[in-house]
Amino acid sequence: MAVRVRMAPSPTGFLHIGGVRTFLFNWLFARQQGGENRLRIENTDTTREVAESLDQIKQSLSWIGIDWDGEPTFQLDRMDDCRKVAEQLVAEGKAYEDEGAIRFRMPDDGVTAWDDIVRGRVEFENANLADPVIVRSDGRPIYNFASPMEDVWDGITHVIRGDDHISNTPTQIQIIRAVGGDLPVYAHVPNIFGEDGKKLSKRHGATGIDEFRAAGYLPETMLNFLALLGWAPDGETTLMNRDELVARFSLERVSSSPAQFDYAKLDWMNGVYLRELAPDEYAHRLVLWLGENGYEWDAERVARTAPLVQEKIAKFSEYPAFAGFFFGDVEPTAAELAGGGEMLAAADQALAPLEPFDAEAIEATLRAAAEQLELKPRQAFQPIRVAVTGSKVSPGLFESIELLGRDETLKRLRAAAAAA
RNA sequence: GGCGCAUUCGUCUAGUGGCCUAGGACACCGCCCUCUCACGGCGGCGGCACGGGUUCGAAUCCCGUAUGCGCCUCCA
Repeated sequence: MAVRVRMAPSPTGFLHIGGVRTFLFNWLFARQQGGENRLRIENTDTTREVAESLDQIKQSLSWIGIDWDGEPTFQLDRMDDCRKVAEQLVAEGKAYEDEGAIRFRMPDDGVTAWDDIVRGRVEFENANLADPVIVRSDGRPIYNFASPMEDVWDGITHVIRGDDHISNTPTQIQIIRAVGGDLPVYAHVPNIFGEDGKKLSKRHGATGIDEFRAAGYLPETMLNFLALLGWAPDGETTLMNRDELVARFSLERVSSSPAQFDYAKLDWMNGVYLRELAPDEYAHRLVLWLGENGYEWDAERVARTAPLVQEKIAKFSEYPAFAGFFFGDVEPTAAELAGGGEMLAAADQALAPLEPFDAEAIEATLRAAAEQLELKPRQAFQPIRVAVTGSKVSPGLFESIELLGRDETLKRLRAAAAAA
């Protein structure tokens, strides 16, 4: 039987990183098995806004590279079908009315068990399981009823979901049995925790997939990083692209214990992917990111600075602070310039007549000037860096000066000399 | 409280009874490279939660304890 799985986000629009990781496992499994990956919006609560959040969800999933087969379906659309099944169950004595609601009759003894791909055998004593409400007194079915019914109707073969659903599973299994449906294979994947071992939440930093996008992480980074949270192909490999991930993924190797989200490792990995990009592709993505995040800087100029920063920043959000001096005035403080007056003047003199005004010539003449003042390179160049870039940390000095141009460089040098 | 699940370096993990003197990666520390930062290179620190078993032999199997997490809604 062909594999068919489903991703079931809550219709809030906000895609939590933990949820995305679960969807990713669904997607990887489906793609590797040559199966189908469906998108299903599970909402039985009519008060939530669904339509616009669906667009948001689709966009977020697309960004990271997770796709789905067919049109998304809505739990809401099958409420009538659920009600009919519930009535049938009542007629068969498998469910009963209780104060206007309908409860499903769970077995009183024995165990409900399944072989979970991630957990192994899981068993629940039926005696401990209460009869769940499946249809509210206002006629709306409950998630715990609608979800397994949809799995049956959609022919879902593997239910891959968060482990917070483990305790729902025996109930859902009994419901599926009661309606004569085929049981899917279950795989309950663990949660993702924050760096304090608690559930990942706002105070840990970014938690929504869109926030990572806004912070300047690449989708290929997120894909790779998320896949490695709770799964590893072996003990060595950490860098894998989309195709490798699909080729090597296996549910059997998903860990059953929760993983903590390590932002430092994410930064490292993003740096790796950033550096791997071809220079023009890097420039292109940087320009797009800046545009998306409200920086109206000249695209061509941004593109020319790109090679100077590609090896130096781990995510695009560092760019404005790191390279903003190319796009606006700088205001170095006297303290930062301390003791550099002599070298600033020498640099001014050396650069004013320099031809050609390129990085190589700039470096040569500034080194000569430093030597004359008997300054070590580091001592000589720091005040110039501060004067020109407004910071003690910057892209390569000589390349930056070339790009900035003679006029602007001299202007900044003189302003700094006056302030020093 | 009941039920369920989990527990290997700080973090992500490899490990499925002898290949383990527990391997890799991130982080951290040191050195090298160097105009700052970063990259890169080299080296280092660091772990099987605890206690009992089983076995010639256990990170690996069993039991207990501890800790953490999830669920216990006419939420999803």
